[in-house]
Amino acid sequence: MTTKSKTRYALLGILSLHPASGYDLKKFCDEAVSQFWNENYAHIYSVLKELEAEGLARKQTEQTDKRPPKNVYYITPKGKKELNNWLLQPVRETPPRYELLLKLVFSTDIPIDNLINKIKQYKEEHIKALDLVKEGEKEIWSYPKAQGSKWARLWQIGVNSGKYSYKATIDWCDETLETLEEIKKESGAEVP
Amino acid sequence: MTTKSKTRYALLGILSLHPASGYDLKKFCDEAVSQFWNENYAHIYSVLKELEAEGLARKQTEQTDKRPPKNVYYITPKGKKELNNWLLQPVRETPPRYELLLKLVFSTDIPIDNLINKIKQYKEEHIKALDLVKEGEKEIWSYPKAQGSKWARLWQIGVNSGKYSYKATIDWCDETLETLEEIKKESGAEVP
DNA sequence: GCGCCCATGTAACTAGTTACATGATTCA
DNA sequence: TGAATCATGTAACTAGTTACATGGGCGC
Repeated sequence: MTTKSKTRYALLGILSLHPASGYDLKKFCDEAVSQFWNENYAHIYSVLKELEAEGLARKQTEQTDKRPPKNVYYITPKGKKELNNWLLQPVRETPPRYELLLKLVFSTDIPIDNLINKIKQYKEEHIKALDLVKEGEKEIWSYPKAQGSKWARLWQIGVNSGKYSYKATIDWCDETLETLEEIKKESGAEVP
Repeated sequence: MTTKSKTRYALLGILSLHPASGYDLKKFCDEAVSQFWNENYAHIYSVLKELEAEGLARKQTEQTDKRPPKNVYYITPKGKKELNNWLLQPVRETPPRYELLLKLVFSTDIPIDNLINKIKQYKEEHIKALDLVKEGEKEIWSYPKAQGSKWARLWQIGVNSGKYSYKATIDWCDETLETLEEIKKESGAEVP
């Protein structure tokens, strides 16, 4: 199977939940799945054109009064089939790249305070992210049809992955900060 | 500051530890930092040319008997400066993309067994990865100069990040498998 | 009046991937 | 004898990013 852009499937996936414009899709990525996915406008708009050209989605321009017209995309049966086919395939995860870690291991000559600040910031970001997923969690279950539904449970699973991984990251930050403070103290002792 | 390819800095970072050929650099990525970084040959070889052209590294062809000649690259003072400058800058993490999670949340119509298998495989992969970082941990401290050194502690911090995050992932997998088994049982009960 | 949100797109770029091509040596 | 490792590279591609361009409406 030739690997096609993952963006295709991400967009098809969202469209399988509800019709959406390019703007809506971006918003969905930023709000609902930002924890594990992201897209940018330029790419969304260009892939939407492809989807339409291939008959996987169809465009419908909706006039709203007072607001600029929206190009709303609907998934087609063909698109739904393409999506399901992809969902059934084994996951091919792209290897991660953590710039923070890369920087850390090469930072023997960098002042410790610089590293401490980086970790502190990283920790703050992850605390915020953890708060956000907890907010999202509440939202899922506020839907009337959520109780006992398969989709709500699958979303809960997604939320949980954020909770586990953010928690782990925050713990690692705490441990790392202790280590760095230790190094700092020792090096300070050498140059009194 | 215009953002240049992160590959540049990854390679400069490795070269700051020791001179290396393209092949060596690839190996280092696969073995020492695969937990949080990756590179492929094509990109390495093309970026090495850039580094040389910009005077950040210099090439030295070494003839070895019985083995093909190696193009070994040495970091220059200019390269070292460029690297340190990057290390001092704030981290700009590229947002993550987890295909597994993306698939899960759209998988309402996918047979539960398919999802269970995906999670099981993911768990296995992370158990292996965890074992590997534990191996790597031993290696760090087997170096004679490791004890008390700053670099060994920084590498230990890197290793720890893997330990924390892989552990969290494995726990999440266990919880998720329970949830999925539950869903399976219930759906099975509906269609006796 | 200012800034944010809604809304869509293009142009230019570059970073990174896949596939191809080659060939010697070592180890099982 | 066949697979793995050592070793370097090119060609073709595509996925994804950044910057630019525009403009009305809404709330403070």
